[in-house]
Amino acid sequence: MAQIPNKSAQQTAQYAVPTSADVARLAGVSRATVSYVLNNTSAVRISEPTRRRVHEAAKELGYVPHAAARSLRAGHTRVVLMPTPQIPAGPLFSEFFNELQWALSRFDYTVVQYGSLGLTGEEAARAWAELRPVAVLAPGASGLGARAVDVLKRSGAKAVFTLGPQRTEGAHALLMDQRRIGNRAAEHLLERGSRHIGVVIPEEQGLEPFARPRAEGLRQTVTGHGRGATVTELPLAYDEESAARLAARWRTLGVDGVFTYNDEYAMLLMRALQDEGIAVPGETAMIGADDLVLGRLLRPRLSTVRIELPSGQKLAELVDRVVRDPGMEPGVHDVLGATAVHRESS
Amino acid sequence: MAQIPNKSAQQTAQYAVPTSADVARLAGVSRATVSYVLNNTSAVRISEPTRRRVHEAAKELGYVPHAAARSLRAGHTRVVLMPTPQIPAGPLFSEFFNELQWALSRFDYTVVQYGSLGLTGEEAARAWAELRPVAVLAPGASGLGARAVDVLKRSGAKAVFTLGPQRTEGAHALLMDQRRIGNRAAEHLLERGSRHIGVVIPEEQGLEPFARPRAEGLRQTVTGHGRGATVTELPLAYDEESAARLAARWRTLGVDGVFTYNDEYAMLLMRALQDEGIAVPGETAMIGADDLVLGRLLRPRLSTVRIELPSGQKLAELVDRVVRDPGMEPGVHDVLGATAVHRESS
DNA sequence: TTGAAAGCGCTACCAA
DNA sequence: TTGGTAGCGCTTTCAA
Repeated sequence: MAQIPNKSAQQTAQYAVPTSADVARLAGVSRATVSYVLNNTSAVRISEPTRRRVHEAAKELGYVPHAAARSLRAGHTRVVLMPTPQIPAGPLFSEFFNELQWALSRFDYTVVQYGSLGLTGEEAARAWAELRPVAVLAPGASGLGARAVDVLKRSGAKAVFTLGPQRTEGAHALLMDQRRIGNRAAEHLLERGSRHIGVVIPEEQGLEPFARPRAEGLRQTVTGHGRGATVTELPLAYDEESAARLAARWRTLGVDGVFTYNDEYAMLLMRALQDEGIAVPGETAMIGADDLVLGRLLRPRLSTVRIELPSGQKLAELVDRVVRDPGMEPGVHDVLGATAVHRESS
Repeated sequence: MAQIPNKSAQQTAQYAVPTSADVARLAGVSRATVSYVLNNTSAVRISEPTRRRVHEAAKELGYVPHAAARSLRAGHTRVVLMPTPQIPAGPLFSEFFNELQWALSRFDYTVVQYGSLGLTGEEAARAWAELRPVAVLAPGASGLGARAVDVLKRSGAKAVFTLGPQRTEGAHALLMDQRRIGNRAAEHLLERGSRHIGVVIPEEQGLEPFARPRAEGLRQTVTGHGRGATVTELPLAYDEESAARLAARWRTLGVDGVFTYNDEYAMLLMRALQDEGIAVPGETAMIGADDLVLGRLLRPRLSTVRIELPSGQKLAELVDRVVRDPGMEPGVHDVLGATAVHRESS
């Protein structure tokens, strides 16, 4: 069953994709009319019988318009490109993404998540630019530089946003300053009397872009506090053995308060400390981050830093505004809120 | 600063997107030559100086080819479309997705996740078909029917896969039979002596496509077992109050074993039972699913059903094979493995 | 070794 | 109310 690409020669019925010309032929009208009918063009009035014939023909053939052809003709797309972050995002982040995606689709944008695996900077930007997105929302870890932003703009992108820890020349920034989480954690521990503060550094590679700034924020605050407060970095892999090893040498560390990067690492460490007979918060106060349900289920209940991300609706509005007025000065929008929540572990 | 769309009139330098014609002009060659050079067309030999001039011109203009134009001309794309599941997928699933995405990109496919929010069945299929993907991997919950599959195929999709609980006429199926998880859980509980088995049904809407089949599988096995074994459905929302309410009436339920849908619900329920003074596994045996790290951190350590998904590599190979030979009979590939892991809670 | 030109599917302008 | 047709950006055949 050879496939004959030459369409005029022989319709290999099964796989010949119908075009608007086919619809026109079947309906006995011109391609223009087909376009008018199927797009409900208001500038042109088409008689009811004609409309019906066109619709029937389209349905019979299983006609679906060709997005590429359409956008080629239109000279622009409604695609908002969200390169998938390489980082395994937690539930908080995924929810934020979903909401944003939903909100954007309310504005009639087509949200496309594009896995540009391995590429970074300008190379990635070029790959994205091939799709001619009207807007790009790039996760912080994509390593977009000013030149990469330029590539995107020159390819017609009206709005380029970075969402992450720092801003990039020429792009709007949804600044998510993870250091703030460390700040809140440190303040909380200091207020409650800790002076020698440990900070868990996950050994999992992918988490570094989150972990480093959280730790850095903690250090900032502790250092700024003076009075001889200290910081100790505690590398920890997300498994029991690693946690047990850390717990075994815990008392030699002289740490009286610990920020565990997030609630899951907190649970891991709390269990290990308890198995070692170390009292939380008696000997060591503990605070996590993300305010997951599991924190409330621990005993003692886990203190945490709650993170607030902006509503997808607001962000979608912002994106839309920039798309409509690309001349806007790139703005910096500080969107990550963090609050310490006291429970029983600190 | 008005924008002048008329390109020939005046290059509004900042936003006029360069085309291959612009590159040709700047390099002093024809568009054909540009195409040859930039695509490294082996059938044609271009002199080194010309190549250089073309590359320089392209770089200077920041030229990026237009994917839509290219695929329009080519008559096909290398896009593999993965509609984003509405369901908040757990870490297991996201990892599986990422791996698959990566593997596909090794085959030179462009993986696009497309948020077709709210659409289902034929409607969704039409939206997807507009992108003319060469393959579609649709999550089970998209509600693809035979007609929707047909829409995709008629739009040129060479391979249509469903990944989910059931197969669809005309599509290849990556069958992920969640019932199997319930089967294993039930077998495990029965073997260890439970006769009155509870099954947690998460009240969270989005989880239903996973939760129902898991519960159903459990019921199958328990019913098949005979000997007066019973099943009790236990609706539970993912919060402490709901769990406390369930725990409060626990003893009236007469349940001596429970399958908690997954490890997170297990943790929630275990805590609530313990707060109520109900011994696990003494009074009630418990088994979760997903084999998350947190299960090992609970006391008693949580028994669980470990889920195995196939490697992204294998799946990518399969997709590629079908794309290259679209005539293949749609196959059913049973890809979800489940094994009970005994720890201390059962 | 290079260029001219056709044509992928679509929409919108202009004419009938 | 409808049709003819140019042209979006690209690749590829054919000719020079």
